[in-house]
Amino acid sequence: MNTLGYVLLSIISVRPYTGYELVQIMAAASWKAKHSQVYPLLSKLEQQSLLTFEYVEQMGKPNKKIYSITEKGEEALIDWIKSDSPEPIIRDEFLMKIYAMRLIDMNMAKSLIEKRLAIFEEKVTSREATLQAIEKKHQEKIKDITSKQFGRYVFFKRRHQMEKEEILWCKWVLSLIDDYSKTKE
Amino acid sequence: MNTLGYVLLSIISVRPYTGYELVQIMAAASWKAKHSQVYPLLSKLEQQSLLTFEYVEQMGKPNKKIYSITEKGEEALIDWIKSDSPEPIIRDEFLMKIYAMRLIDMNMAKSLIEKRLAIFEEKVTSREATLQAIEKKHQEKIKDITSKQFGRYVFFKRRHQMEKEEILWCKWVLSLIDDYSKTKE
DNA sequence: TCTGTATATGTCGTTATTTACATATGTTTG
DNA sequence: CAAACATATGTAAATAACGACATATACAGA
Repeated sequence: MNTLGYVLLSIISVRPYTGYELVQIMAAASWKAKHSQVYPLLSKLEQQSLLTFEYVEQMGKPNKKIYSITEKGEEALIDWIKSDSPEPIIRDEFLMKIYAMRLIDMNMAKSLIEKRLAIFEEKVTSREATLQAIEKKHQEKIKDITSKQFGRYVFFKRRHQMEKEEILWCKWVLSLIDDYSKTKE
Repeated sequence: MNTLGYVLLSIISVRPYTGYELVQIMAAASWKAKHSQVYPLLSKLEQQSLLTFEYVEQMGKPNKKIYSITEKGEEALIDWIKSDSPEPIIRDEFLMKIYAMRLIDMNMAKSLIEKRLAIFEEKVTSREATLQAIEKKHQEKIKDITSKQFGRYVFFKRRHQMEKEEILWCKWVLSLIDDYSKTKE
């Protein structure tokens, strides 16, 4: 079994989801995976009896498969959780571009950073809505570390924190550019 | 040309490096790539005249190839920098495990988080050493956004910030676990 | 009315990435 | 004194991931 498989088990362990929903959740979690990778993997996990699915026929919408974790799946998941984790891999093209940012002109650089800032400000806004929804709906459960909401809550809290820091960093870099511009005047 | 190729160009644009060094820098940048991917790609970039290399024979150590960026390479790099950046992908297994953390016992969970905390505390320490070295060596240049040090400096500042936040988050989650334990007593 | 978007799942060919194999020498640590 | 680690580059096979193709329905907006 591969890592993505465990990631899927991890999410489904909280509650049943369709492949379509899983793709969206993973995108929100910054662990982006395309549906072309997710659907075949869900099938495979189902064949290995780590997942089961319920086929739901819908009207006006395409039919769907709602996947749930099995006991065997939960056991596999637990073993994975207990195992050593490799260090995170962050593929952030924007930040790598910053590394050689001097090569483009200052106004272009500023506008690229402002764009990044805007993207992350929107992320933070929608993240805060999600977090507040969890806090409202599960106010007691999120303090109960044994509840299904706990892991999800602290996970998205981390993402929220990260996004807020990105905004601060963008503003800091923009201020450095402005300071430099002033010395050149 | 693929993304990794541009990432290599970006780093080499600051100063010439060997493939071996690039693998290490990328690991420090959290954009991990294996040498088996880096070496063939450097060859390819050299064949495309985006890079050149100097073959340096060493005594007591294996010989090495020091790659420098060409004008054509810099032009390609600039085009990439100006292009839209996809959103960052973060493959963080530990955090995904947190999502289903309730499945393991509390002490195990605590020790996993403490381990994460220790790893990031070490990261922060070595990161601070690197940043202080840059600040000392290039004190004036890091405020000059046109200098080669600027991009590298603000890049690693972001990583540093991120790692410090990870530590705070770990401590927060540990405190939530402790609070919960107390209510159970 | 046409276009785009959301819902929903799937396959297939290509590309990216990892793991393992391969080699060579000096230094450090137990 | 042996084993592990650092330096340094490379290839080959296997796996993971992406982009494009494919299908079907409903709804919103231009």
